[in-house]
Amino acid sequence: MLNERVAAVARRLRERGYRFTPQRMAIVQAILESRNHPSAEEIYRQVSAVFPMISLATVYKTLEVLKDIGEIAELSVGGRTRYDGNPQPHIHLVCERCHSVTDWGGDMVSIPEEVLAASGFRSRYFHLEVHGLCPRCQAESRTEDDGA
Amino acid sequence: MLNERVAAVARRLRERGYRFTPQRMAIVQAILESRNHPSAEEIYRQVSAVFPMISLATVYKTLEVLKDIGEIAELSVGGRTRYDGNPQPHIHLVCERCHSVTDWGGDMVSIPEEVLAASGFRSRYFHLEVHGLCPRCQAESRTEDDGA
DNA sequence: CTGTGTGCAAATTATTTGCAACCCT
DNA sequence: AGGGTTGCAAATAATTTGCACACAG
Repeated sequence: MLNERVAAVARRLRERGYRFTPQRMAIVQAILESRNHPSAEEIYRQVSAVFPMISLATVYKTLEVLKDIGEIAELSVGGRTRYDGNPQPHIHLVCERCHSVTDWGGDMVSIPEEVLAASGFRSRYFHLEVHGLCPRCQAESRTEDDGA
Repeated sequence: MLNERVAAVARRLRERGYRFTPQRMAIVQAILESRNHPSAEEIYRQVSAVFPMISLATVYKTLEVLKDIGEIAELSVGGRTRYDGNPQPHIHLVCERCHSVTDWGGDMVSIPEEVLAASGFRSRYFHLEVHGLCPRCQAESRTEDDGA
């Protein structure tokens, strides 16, 4: 449930000495409700519907705080910075055509273990991105090929 | 050998109707010689040593061309855009402390196959980033803990 | 010649910072 | 009162674009 996540974020914010303001609630909800790994700008537009006076600076500052407490993750995909309401490592399917970023719910793979064993690198987390065409864009490509 | 790679890039550029200019050669060399997955700015500084008159705009334009012909890859790691002279998929070890990006030479894993089977996504390539501490920064952390 | 490439300067875009007013505790 | 928070405006960074000149094919 989204409300549980929101409540969890609120709790964590307060634990860490931050406040949970209406603006922050709206920002958290915008991120969690979006299927799209939204950019700061997109979050801003979304939240503006509820708080017309909110500023982009507030959005950025809040994103910084949410990253700090580990409740969201920052992604940079194709030069665009985006935010992910799920801070757990998982796989992202990145569509090269429509630029959608979809989560893959399957088990996270354990490859890094072997990588790290040999490299001397100490891993904290990893991020696997698969680039290609999402099902929708595959369909559109086919349609276009037929049509044109 | 680096010269072979440079020659290959030159060939590919011409095949695609682009010219291979001294500036472009210097840019390609700067990328290939760097162990560091350099940013545009870093490439610019490096090339400036040889061509003091080169402009950042030229660097950006050339990077665009090199991406277009598939001879380099663009990376965005922690909000910074960087360039990789190896366009083949491979693993990047990203140090959270010194921000170095190291290639991991091991076999590229085959996980994505299973991911794709179920998702309907058609993959072109994937990118695995492992975040953590490189061996050098691990050592420094230990030293600091002892010292301070 | 003709078109591509280069360098400069200006324009955009994205993100950060300084600061005064505000609100919660 | 005190400290975190907000919104605005200005400052920074990063990247792109327009344009005139240079140069290669």
